[in-house]
Amino acid sequence: MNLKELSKLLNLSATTVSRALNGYPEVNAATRARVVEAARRYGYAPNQVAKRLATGRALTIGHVVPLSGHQMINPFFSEFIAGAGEAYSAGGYDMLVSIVPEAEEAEAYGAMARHQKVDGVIVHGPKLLDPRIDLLHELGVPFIVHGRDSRPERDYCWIDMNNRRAFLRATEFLLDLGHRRIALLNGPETMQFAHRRRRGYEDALAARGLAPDPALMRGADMTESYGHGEALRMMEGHDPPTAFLTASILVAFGALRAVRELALEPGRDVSIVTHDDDLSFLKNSGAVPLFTATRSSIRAAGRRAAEMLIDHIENPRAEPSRELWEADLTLGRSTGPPQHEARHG
Amino acid sequence: MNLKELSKLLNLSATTVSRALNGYPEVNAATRARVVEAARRYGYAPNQVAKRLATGRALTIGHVVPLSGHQMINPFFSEFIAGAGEAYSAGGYDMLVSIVPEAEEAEAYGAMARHQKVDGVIVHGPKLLDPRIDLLHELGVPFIVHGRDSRPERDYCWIDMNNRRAFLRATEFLLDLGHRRIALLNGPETMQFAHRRRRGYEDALAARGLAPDPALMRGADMTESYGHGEALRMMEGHDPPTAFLTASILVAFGALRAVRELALEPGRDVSIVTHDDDLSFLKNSGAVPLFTATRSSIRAAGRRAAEMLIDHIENPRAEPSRELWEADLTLGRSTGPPQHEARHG
DNA sequence: CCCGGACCTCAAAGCGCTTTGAATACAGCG
DNA sequence: CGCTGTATTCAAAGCGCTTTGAGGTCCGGG
Repeated sequence: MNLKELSKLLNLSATTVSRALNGYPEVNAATRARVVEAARRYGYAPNQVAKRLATGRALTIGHVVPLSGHQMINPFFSEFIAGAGEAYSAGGYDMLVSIVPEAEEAEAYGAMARHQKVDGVIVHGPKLLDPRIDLLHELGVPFIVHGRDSRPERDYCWIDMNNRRAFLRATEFLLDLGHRRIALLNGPETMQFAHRRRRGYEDALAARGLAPDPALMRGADMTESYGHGEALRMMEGHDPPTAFLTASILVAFGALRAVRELALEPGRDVSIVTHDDDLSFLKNSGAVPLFTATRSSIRAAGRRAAEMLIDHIENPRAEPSRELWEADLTLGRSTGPPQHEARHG
Repeated sequence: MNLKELSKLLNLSATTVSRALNGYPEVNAATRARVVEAARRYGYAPNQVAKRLATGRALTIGHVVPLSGHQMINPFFSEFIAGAGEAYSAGGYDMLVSIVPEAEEAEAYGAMARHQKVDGVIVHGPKLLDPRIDLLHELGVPFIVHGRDSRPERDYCWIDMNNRRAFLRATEFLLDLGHRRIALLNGPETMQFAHRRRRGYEDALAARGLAPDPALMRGADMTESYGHGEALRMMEGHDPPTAFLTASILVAFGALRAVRELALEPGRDVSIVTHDDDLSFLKNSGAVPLFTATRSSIRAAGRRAAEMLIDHIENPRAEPSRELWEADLTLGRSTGPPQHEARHG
């Protein structure tokens, strides 16, 4: 059933039927009711492809998901799009996802834009100097960045968490408890967010006159086994840390496992603070949460990012909007004063 | 730059340019070279929407992702689509993702099909008697089910793991070690896969004349905290289990945490066997893996499912194909004979 | 009784591509 | 030299929708 057939059936022109269905004011209320009813009865639904061609709008937003070198798919991605999906449904948009090897990422954005498959794209995980931002400017596709790159204020939309501040506060929290040997299990430091987190960590140390110890700093894909392996290695090493600051709850779980394997008590023998993206399948749970954590919901960020992008698409001449979210610090059961302090104090 | 402009520039008809670009044989080699070169130089890329309208093919495959009641997004989904994404790229298809509340899932498939946005869809997570299968048959959309429903052999494509067999073998493995109190931390038992797993578990017990103990059986969303909470509860209860069989590595990590918190040694005091979907961000890692596990890669299944679906779309009259994969059982460090057996033996 | 305006409805053009059916040019053949 | 066949190109129709610009009907006011 297409528009022509339906209008023939109703003895109306395609124009009127189209208008009736799309809520234009210039159609008689009685006519509209007839049309709507007939559409329902015959199960008519407009062909979206034709609609898109006619209106020039794709009503689709693109996401490019890179597979990292080790073929790992970012586990935060599904959480982000869960949030974005809600905003898309509300705004009548579809979500197009392209999964590509990391090296072809930029090209994938280009293809989406050139082929006019999408009205806008979301840029995930910006690097330190991210070429995609220039590329998209050049292509003239509306976009929003989840995160931002390191260049001075740029003329594009972004939404980001205050990564530096979150890690500054987390580090200060541990310092205030008396910790001095604080290990950082960071994300991949080619990523802007990890870079900022490290700055926060280093700034907090510097403010107390402490120099960061390279032996206690790592950056890598945020997996459980990374957290476990590095924590174990550091604790078994010379002059072990008394506390860990980790970049994701996955890493924190790994570190926690290492602590337990050494028959140590988290929060007493070793402290762990983590950033928590509030993943739906890996909650920082408990009446008192398991981990002391800085928390910011990736899903909420996804929802907001989608809203901002839709807004930007529909009002292209407005100023690009930006949002910087603060993480909150919640106390859990994984932190306490360091052992030697407790003994001596 | 569109087709008309490009052809004007070249002093050719749109027909010829289109054919040259699409590799039709009836165009002069020299002409084709000219066209291709010009397209490259002027950055011409055909408008996909127009192409789709003209050819009637969407070159797109749809995925509907339900948000469960507790708003949890299935963490396996991103892994599945990572695999599927590879096959789509290879076959020139796009992936359309629709994220909807569980209750609207069926309708979301309907909308995709009716609006002709997709050439086919993938059905995730079939329930015991899944209405989507009838619905899609009715709508006439090609589809493949990841899993299958419980009705007798049906005329549709599916790819599934032998869930019953995997859990049968895992249970037998624990029985062979001497365990008699084996807890099952299953997935949600409204799902077909969880139902089959439970059957495998019960069949293995029955074969040894053991009756399943309802106190040792649970089914729920497969999260870490579920594994932790249930394991803790059961071990602190009366007549605790000596072994756990869990439905996902997430649940296994939770159970492991509970074991450790009780200052017990996994593999000695308590055994854990899990099914492992081989998630890229939660590896069952180590020279000897952490967990004894039945393993089957969800990502590989995603890749294969996409291939099968594309095949089915391009050869609609062929028999619907089906594949049943066996999981392999790998030994890890989480299993051993039960304590009392070790003492007495 | 005529006219302007309000209200509805319509035919046709256009979105950018593919594809059909026809036209043109040229070579080879008898 | 006329005819057939092959190689190449083209104009036009069509995919299913939206939107423009125009037409038709009916009412009340002058």
